Amino acid sequence: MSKTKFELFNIGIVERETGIGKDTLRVWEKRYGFPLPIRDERDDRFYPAEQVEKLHLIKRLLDSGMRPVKVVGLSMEELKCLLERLPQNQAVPSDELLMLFKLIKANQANPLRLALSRSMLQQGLGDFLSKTLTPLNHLVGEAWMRGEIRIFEEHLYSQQVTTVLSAVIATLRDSNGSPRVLLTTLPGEAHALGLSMVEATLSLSGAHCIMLGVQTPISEIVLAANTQQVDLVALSFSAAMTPAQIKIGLTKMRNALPQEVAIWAGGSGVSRHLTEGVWVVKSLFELTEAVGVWQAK
Amino acid sequence: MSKTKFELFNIGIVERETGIGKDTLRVWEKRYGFPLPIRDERDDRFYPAEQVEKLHLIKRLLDSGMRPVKVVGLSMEELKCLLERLPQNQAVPSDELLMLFKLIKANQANPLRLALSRSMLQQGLGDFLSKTLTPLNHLVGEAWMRGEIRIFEEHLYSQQVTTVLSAVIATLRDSNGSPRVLLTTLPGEAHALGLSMVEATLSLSGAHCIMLGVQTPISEIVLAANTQQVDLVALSFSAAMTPAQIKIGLTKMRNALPQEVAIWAGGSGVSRHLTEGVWVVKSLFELTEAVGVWQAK
DNA sequence: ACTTTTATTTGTCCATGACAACTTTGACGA
DNA sequence: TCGTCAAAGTTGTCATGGACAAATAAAAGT
Repeated sequence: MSKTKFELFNIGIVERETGIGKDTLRVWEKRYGFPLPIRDERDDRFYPAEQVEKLHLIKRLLDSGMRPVKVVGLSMEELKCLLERLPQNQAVPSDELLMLFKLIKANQANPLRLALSRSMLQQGLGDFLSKTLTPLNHLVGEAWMRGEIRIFEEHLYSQQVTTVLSAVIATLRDSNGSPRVLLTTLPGEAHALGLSMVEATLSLSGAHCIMLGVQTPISEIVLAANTQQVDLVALSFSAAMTPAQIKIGLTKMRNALPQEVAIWAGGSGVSRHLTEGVWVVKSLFELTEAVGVWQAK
Repeated sequence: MSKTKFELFNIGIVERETGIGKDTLRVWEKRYGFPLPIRDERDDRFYPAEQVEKLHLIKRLLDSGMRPVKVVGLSMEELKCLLERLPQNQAVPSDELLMLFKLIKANQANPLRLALSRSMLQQGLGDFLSKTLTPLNHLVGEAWMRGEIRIFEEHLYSQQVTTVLSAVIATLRDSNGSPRVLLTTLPGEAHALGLSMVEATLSLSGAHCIMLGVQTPISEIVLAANTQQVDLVALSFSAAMTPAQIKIGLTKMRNALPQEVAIWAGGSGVSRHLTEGVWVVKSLFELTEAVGVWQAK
């Protein structure tokens, strides 16, 4: 039984699967000759699974700074070659990090969760977050960029970290804490892991966290900030959103929120950008310090 | 200081905020004369906040079965009038459900979480899931449709349920359980609550759950199913995805997975649709029964 | 070597048109 | 009055081709 006829994806599904917009897919086809889907009788595009797979690789290279003209249209071999040559983090990971990383690559979900918990209890939560989890995230992110880790392995990893963190956050919850912080991401940003790490850090510092989950519309964040009487709104951005989108979102947030509510933005996507009235948090350590300053005054 | 200039959204942001595609927004404008955004000097559409708000109401009406020609283009008053007339659930909610519902409407996150935990421990997990959480979800869903509950309130509610459930799931985790189940949603389906409820139900029945979180590409689900040696894949669908999208996704999944791996699909979005080789789970009770049957053989 | 100007790249937007899938309406006979 | 089936209308999504601002790279000037 041939399975090829089932491995065709129309442009809408490809957009959802790869995160590359329909317009972009069509314009790439015209400019670079890839992807070049087959057409049905109505001239609709149908992408074979191989091309979708290749689009995933291309997306990774673009996310790590390459330009479309250099990567769209290359062969599978050339793409893989490029992925392997991506700039590596110089710092040599500790033995513990390597051990955790191996568990991730081996898809050992339960041993991984145990190891994470053990690591957290040995180091304490603060050090675990900044000295283990943050570098491990980088390691995973880079490996993912190079194609050494599959999406589902990354999902599996996120899930175990989330499980471990949510257990510890539950024990730290303090409804009388200060400052009162609303945590969420803007529409389009689905990455929840960074948010959980921020919640853990803030909770550890004695803040009162109100977690809204991911993808809250801007107007709703404003409403929530009002009814929950928060002192600040914490937003997390991964590399999934473009700098332009982030900037627009932050500007809208700043203008929609009352002046006395602060906005703290963090995550890899927000690295060097700055918007008037929005404080960019560069690390969890900075975050802890800032909470201390806030509480002192 | 006028704030109007900051309350303009371009078509891309409106698509992300409302979940209504760009093509659809443009074609509505032509056909029904709404939304009618202002244009900048380059003829790009910019939607005022009021129109985005109205689009949210319209989306709700469409999701509850209305047709665009009847709702797109109505005035704010007419929309609200329609929302209030939506078919109510006939069953009278119990006092306990009403109490929980009031806490949700009052944005009392902590009291809500406590009440949920108490309810769970009093009833037992199974009854809590099917007799409290499921009807409460319906109540919240309907109230949301009628506009009585804001998006952020729904987020707040989801978050508390997730917190309560993840704590109990952690205590039930059994890596030797059977069947081995992979849990996730397809790309485009971001609702995680149903998935958590399924995980809780399966865990309670003694299954071994491997949670992948939401939005896993089809090819990755297949890979994960192979490496984790699962017996079945459980997929959850909310009303957010259209029946057509669900059908395509399920067909692709069925053809991509080996025959011996079963597919169980559940959630409000999947109600009466059926695909060859995919079992549609209609309730958590049915789910428990099915696991029992599986374990018996 | 550093700044400024020019050229190229790139994603997103626009208009218009088409059509399959779905829903409603209307005609017809039992 | 009711169910059935065909015709008519509705709706989301896809297509083409063109445009342009923002971002990036290349070139020129100091």
